[in-house]
Amino acid sequence: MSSRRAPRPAVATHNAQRPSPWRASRERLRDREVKREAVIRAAAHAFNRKGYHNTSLDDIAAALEVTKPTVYYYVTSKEQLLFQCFVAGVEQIRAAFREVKRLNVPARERLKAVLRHYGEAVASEFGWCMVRAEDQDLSPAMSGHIKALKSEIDQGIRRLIRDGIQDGSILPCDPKMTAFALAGALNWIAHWYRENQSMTGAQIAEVFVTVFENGLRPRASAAEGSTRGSARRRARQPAAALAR
Amino acid sequence: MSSRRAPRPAVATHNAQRPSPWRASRERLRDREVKREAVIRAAAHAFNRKGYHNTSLDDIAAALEVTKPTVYYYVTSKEQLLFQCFVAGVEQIRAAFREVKRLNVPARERLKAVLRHYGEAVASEFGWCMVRAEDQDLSPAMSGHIKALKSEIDQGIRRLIRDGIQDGSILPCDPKMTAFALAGALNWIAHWYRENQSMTGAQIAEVFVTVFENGLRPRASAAEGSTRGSARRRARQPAAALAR
DNA sequence: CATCGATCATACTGATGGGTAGTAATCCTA
DNA sequence: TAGGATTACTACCCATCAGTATGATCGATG
Repeated sequence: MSSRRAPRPAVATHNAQRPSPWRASRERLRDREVKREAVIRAAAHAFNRKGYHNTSLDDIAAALEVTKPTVYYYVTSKEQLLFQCFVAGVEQIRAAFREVKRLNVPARERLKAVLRHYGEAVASEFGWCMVRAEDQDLSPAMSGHIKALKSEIDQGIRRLIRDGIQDGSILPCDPKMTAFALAGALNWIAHWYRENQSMTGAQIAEVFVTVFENGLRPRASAAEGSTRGSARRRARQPAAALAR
Repeated sequence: MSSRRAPRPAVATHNAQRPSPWRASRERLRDREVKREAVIRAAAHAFNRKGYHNTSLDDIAAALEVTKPTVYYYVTSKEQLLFQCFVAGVEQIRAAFREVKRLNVPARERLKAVLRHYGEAVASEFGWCMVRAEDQDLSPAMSGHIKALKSEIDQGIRRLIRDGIQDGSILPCDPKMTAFALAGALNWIAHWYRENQSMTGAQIAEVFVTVFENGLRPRASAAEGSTRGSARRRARQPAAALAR
């Protein structure tokens, strides 16, 4: 009941995916910024796998094949590390909003584009930090920054929903609650998605967006896409499969 | 940067909502089960507010106006405490599935009923524990139990979706991904919902279910419910509101 | 080659918090 | 009211871990 944390790898095994810039060449590298980013990335990776509280700075240092003071040479605190990971993830979403502003299509299409990027970001390496970083783990100042960024995104989604209702491309609904539902479904991807799974983040986001768009209830208009004509077959019958 | 945890209340202030069974009467109470449940509930409340790792057993004991060894008299470890909270929450959802089995309506209606209860459970006091308890915080044994329970619920939702596609009450879709989307949106409620908010858990679940059912795209059939006739107004126009 | 500044490791501190040993108070029963 | 069982508290142990003091090492530069 004490050794639930995975034994820290003695020399960072199978980490070949992104080799440490330190051990890349035998000598120390000059590039401070490269190394700083490597620290952030290693932290995100570790948080992603073991959670914030179960990751020690020694773990992160070990993954980079350096020691803890070296990590502290590039960041000021563990908290700041988490914050940096968060920002890295959120920035992807903010970029999506900026990009979409230029599109000249109904708001529902713009919303879909944003949600696709959103899903990709959440499935990325920084997804965990974006989504599972809790206010309680951070100082009030950091927490405030994060809340502001999250709120910006939330408000952006709500606005797209409102615009969509305006231009008729989205069914009238409560923008706030609908934004919560959409963002929640996408955020949750970070809880179950692991890399080298069958689907990429983009593919998942695509499927989700389609579900949101169409809804569960079959549509009356038969001339819709290729949804296998004979829906509504056996409707209203007491389902046979229920008994078991 | 050290005192980010809220100062523990000296004598458990404003906890009148559910008074400690210890201090209820001046003498000790006999009822072991009542007190055990009070410990679980206090833990859930604390986890809910401050997170698992930021809650010490001293905190929980203080909330009950007892000391740490007293808490250990009723539970064997902090981990087990989290597990109990989890089970308490999940049981509500399992009950919903059992209840719904008796309904003789299309699968979409049964799914809706389950999701309503699901949303209520997630918005309840145990929502946090159900949803945010991470595998990494638990021993492999506990983690296994929890995964099994979660999987049972997941499979139940997928089955309802499949049944709905069968009986024509649900639009053909990928049951797995759709279940992830629905459960994710509802799970996320635990991240933002706080009690004494304007809406109850049931109301939120109701709104969410409606969104899922209808989808975002306006429906062609105008004879649907009371969705304010003139949707599709201004459709396909480059939205005027876009410029700003 | 001497020196300076940047970079990194060894070895520590201080605090937190899960968990426990031993004991005291209380209750129930006879 | 004696005495065992139950229930609770005081005081402690010890592992973990964020963060740091200090000094070694390396590369560049003159």
